[in-house]
Amino acid sequence: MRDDVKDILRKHDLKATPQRIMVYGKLLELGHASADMIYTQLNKENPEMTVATTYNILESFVKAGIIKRLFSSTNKMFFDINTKPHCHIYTETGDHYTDLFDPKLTEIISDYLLSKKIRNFEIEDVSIEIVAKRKNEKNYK
Amino acid sequence: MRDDVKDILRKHDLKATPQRIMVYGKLLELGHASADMIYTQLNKENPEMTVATTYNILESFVKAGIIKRLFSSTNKMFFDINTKPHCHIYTETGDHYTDLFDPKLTEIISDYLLSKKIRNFEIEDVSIEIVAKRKNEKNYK
DNA sequence: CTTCATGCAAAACATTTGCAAAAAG
DNA sequence: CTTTTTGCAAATGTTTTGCATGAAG
Repeated sequence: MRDDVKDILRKHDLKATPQRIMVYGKLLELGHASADMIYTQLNKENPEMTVATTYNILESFVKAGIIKRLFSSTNKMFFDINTKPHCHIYTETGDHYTDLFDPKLTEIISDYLLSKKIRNFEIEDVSIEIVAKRKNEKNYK
Repeated sequence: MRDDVKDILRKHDLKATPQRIMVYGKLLELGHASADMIYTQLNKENPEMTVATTYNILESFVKAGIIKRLFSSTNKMFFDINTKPHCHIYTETGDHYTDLFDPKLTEIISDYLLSKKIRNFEIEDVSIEIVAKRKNEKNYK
């Protein structure tokens, strides 16, 4: 698994440093996380991990296209290990994303947007965030 | 128009202070803006306008439901004067939103999401951000 | 009057910078 | 070896706090 990560990094012209492997591994573990969360957790496990490095690495990963920067309504940077198109269910508190893989919805939207060219803009990506609140356990069956 | 704003505020149990009227008016003028932009512009026009008050007011407006907090990939707070469902075209730089009122797309998505209840979540709002780059003038007809 | 909003200055966060030292390929 | 990347500490920028003063209803 460590080696798989190394391969992914090298395939994208990123030197496989231990710090990069840690960051990628952590995001693999968490799925979605803020830069801050990633830094805090890694630093606890390995005190030489620094803030600046964490941010550098995340930026380099986004540039390389191996992770995605998320839209958020907080003022923190969030990232997603999954780069394929999918929707998110976003809790009111803004600190948690749940993936919603719904090929049909994704298809409906991309077909529609592609069919309808938007004058003067070239679409690069579409982000769909569903703001929702978790129902309490009693209420669902 | 000043009076219209007063009415909107009072209808939502917000005291119609001059500062609130200014903030609402500015967002009406700009459509979308960051907290920081609103503060900076208002403070230039009226030096007694303060940062804390600007943030307080924006927060109270969101709570009252008369403006919406936007999703963004920068780490700044952005707001939208328009609370009706619509999509945004979001430029790469993240500092500018263009409204895309597309009743059909909005309808497609909300119909789909409503028809398909998501186990365990109650949908409150859906936000669609289309990341795009502006084509240069020469390339569009 | 009473309650709620504002202004101020300081604190708290999150993110970025610049640069020397260290490590990857 | 050469080129990147890391670590550090300080700087930047944005948002939040606490509390006394002032204004709205």
